Amino acid sequence: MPAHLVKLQSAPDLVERVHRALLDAISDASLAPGTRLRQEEIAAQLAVSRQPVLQALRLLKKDGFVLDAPGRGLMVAPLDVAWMRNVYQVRGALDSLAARLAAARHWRIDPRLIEHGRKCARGRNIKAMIDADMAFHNAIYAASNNPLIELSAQVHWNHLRRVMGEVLQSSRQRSAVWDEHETIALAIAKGEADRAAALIHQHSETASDDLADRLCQFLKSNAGEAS
Amino acid sequence: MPAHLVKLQSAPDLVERVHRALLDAISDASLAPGTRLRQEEIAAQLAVSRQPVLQALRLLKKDGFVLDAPGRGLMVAPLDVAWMRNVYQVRGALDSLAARLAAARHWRIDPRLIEHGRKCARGRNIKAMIDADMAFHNAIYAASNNPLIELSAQVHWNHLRRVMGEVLQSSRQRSAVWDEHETIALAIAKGEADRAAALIHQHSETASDDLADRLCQFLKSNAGEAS
DNA sequence: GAACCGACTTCTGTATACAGAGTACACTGA
DNA sequence: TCAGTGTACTCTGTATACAGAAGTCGGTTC
Repeated sequence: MPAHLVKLQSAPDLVERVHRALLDAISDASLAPGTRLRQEEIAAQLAVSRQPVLQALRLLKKDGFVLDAPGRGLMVAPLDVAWMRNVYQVRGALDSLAARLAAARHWRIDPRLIEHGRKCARGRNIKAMIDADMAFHNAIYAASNNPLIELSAQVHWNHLRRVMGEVLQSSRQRSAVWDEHETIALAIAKGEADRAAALIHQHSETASDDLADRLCQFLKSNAGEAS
Repeated sequence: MPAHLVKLQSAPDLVERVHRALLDAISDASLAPGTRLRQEEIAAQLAVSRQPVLQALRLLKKDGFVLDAPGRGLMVAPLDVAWMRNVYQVRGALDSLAARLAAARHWRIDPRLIEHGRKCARGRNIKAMIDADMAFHNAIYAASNNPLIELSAQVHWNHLRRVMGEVLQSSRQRSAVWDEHETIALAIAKGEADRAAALIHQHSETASDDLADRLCQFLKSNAGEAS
């Protein structure tokens, strides 16, 4: 009788939800870098006990989103150019690998992703732009048939999301990005593994340099006004 | 006055220690794959309460060392060829990146690592062999000047350590491995980034194929005797 | 007036207590 | 004998309680 009952994925527990809530807040900067985090405060805001908060914070700490504050407790990790470059390097390596594997399978990335990305690039919604960007890259990870890549990359993307959200206030010529994306997708579909890997690597480096510049300026101007 | 007082790293808390203990036990297979994990049992063995155990297990789960058991609770993740290949792919990408960066700095890997590795390869101590192997690769990560690489790779190494420990009972010609290591170190020192990256990538693929074969056989023979 | 010492406050980490979910087993009826 | 149902038990996740560490502030002394 039970034809196709979708197995209901176990409801995410409180730790999961707190983790998600905090990660979102940190990623979109509604929890500003440097903010001191008190368990009790967070627990009260989310209407849970300190226990799940404690665990969620530990997970975030493991991924580098929160750091030990000098004095006591934890703080939201400040934005840091060197760290950002490190993240980009690793993500670039993962992207190259994923592109290579996807190309080996001649995977055809859904062209609607690119279409949608272009549309977002023309708009003014920063979050939508970032989401479209992530969606494209996630499609490559999925195409690689190695779930571990997506898992690792997801963490890195959240780090980058923070920087992007803070810095990409002025929408520069994002359409260039989507030209690159299209070229990459084409190379993958054609099975040109080396070329796809090289392209996406280049793509990542360009983005890294660009973002690093902007972040530098952002931090500098912020340091000025903070004094 | 305080010339060079080493910063005393904050004493690891219980969660940290439990995490370490479990990870070690899983990695060296004293906790066999498939073993069901009960919080209370672990807590009793380590003479702590369930709380730190709970948190440690969550961390392990995040890294894929333990899985949700079908019925209830958690179990040590079983060894799995596909998973192992995925891990190797990602680690290979990280190794290539690290080698490339290290080469850009013309880093000279401590030759004693290789020397020591060769000595271990001649011996019969599997654990020492694996440790020497890890030490060499860790040196490259450190030479890359990107701490994120080492951080990610560490997790992968623990996965591989499990497989190696289970499978490398017969010490095959491990000296070949150290010839490769030596070549890689040389390329890095000479600053040949592309070559170093290619070499270590090849090195990783060879190891992956070899280990996958052995794991396959191991699992097959084990399935036989388990029936 | 400045520096040092001590008590108070605050916050974290660990232990214990509690409630809910899910399984296993036994009992009943066909 | 087997299927089905109900109950009891086990184990997890969450809340609360407790103890210790570390910072802050005020008082005292030089």
